[in-house]
Amino acid sequence: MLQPVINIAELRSHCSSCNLRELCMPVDLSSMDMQRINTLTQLKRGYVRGDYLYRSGDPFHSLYAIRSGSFKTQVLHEDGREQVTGFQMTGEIIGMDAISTDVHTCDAIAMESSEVCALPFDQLETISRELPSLQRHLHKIMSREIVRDQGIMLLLGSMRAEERLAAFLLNFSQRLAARGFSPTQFQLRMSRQEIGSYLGLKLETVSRAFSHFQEVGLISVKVRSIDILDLPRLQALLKSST
Amino acid sequence: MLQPVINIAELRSHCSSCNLRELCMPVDLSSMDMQRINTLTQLKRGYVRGDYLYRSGDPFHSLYAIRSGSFKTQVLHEDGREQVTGFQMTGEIIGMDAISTDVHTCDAIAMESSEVCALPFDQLETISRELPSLQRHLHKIMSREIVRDQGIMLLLGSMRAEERLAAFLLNFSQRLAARGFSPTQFQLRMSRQEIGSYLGLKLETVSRAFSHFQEVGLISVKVRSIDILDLPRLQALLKSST
DNA sequence: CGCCGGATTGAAGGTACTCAATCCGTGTGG
DNA sequence: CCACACGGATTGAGTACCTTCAATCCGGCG
Repeated sequence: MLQPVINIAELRSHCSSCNLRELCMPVDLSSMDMQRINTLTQLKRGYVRGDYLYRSGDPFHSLYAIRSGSFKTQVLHEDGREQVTGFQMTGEIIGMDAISTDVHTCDAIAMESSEVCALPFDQLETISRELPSLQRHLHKIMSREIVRDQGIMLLLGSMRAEERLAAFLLNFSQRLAARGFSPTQFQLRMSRQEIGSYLGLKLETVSRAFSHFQEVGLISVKVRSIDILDLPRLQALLKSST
Repeated sequence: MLQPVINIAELRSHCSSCNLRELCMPVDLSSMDMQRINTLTQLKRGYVRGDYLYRSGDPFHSLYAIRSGSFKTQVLHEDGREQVTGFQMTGEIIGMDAISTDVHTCDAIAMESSEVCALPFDQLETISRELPSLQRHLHKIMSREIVRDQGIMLLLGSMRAEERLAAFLLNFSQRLAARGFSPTQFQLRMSRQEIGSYLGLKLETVSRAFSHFQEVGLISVKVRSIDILDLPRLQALLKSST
């Protein structure tokens, strides 16, 4: 389960799929610096759908860079309600919620077979004290998470069901495109229930919205296979409150 | 409008109302270190209700520690819809959304007469490279913002109107108590419309929920004056989905 | 005094939820 | 190989909750 280190050349040349995409890609670091960051990471493989990367209440040691696969994060309410707060894919970093209290405040669960790189946070801090560009980038990553959350708040607070689903699909499309995949044809890794939890809707509502999008020719849906047929019109759905 | 610096002794002895409460309070810093942080801050006074501290699109230079008064932050949608993402009070730090792109992604607007301390972010980074405890604390502040946002996502995604309002009131109560004010009697600084935007509800719904809480003896409301009469029962509202 | 904006209250309507039946794809066992 | 069971997805009907629209109230200010 625990294996060390990643090849530097791979890191550089295959950034779009590498474990440190989000952490290192936009930063101008020397090879030696890369090596340092590299040696602190620990590859963890073998996560399958449903496995927990961490649970709410677990002590905090590391951030995790997703090297392959994808995860969801969810927060739990006392009465058992749960809210999916995000779907993270390859190259993204999770676990930043835990920095504030040294305890994880949400669950991270694998959506499919996945691998992650653990980044011990105190070592990350130590190195970033010596590398201003890494320091700044770490701050940017955390800030990006804040901005992302604000976008979801906007979605949950002021959009109707179909607008939420359109926003969800477009967000996915965009992130896949950034990774070199098709922005119009993709497989969803999550159930209607999970999408619903993320969007603040019931699974039936999500299903109906999918069906309706298909009826009007916006997308083609076959359960978890999505084909966006009319991207501009889907985008237009978001910009006009009708 | 621009005035430098804050008295150190005041910083130490009046932490609960000082400008750097959130930044410095839990950190163990020497007087000299405090002085350094101190000298980089710039006091800005004279904000009145409705004044913008920054706008979406403004270039990013500084975080802001609220020294007195309070602000709201809101994100805007293309079609004009707006979502209030938070109400910040004395001692809290805002502006972290802008780190990710060096541009502010939301508006910050004064809710009442207010003063802030600008904390130039690049200088903050410089100092925090030399002071690990400050560095860690800066990270904790950003992480806390992430956790806060996740809590709001839970609220917006899975709570009913009255539960949302109860959560809002209890959150206020708690933050006021932490500042030495009464946790049961306080003045709201925001309109029903603003509360509604924050909670993902229409102003009429907020008003009705207030009225209903009053009818059943949970609180006493006189427009913006709130008196929580039955704190335990208000808390219970949140823990059971009924 | 009368206006103004914010707050309250009422009635009607719509969106999303609940409950329930059915469908469909996958995997299992006869 | 097919029948069946299972979980997830779809679809329908009825309902609840919140919104919308509109009237009224209230406090502050010119």
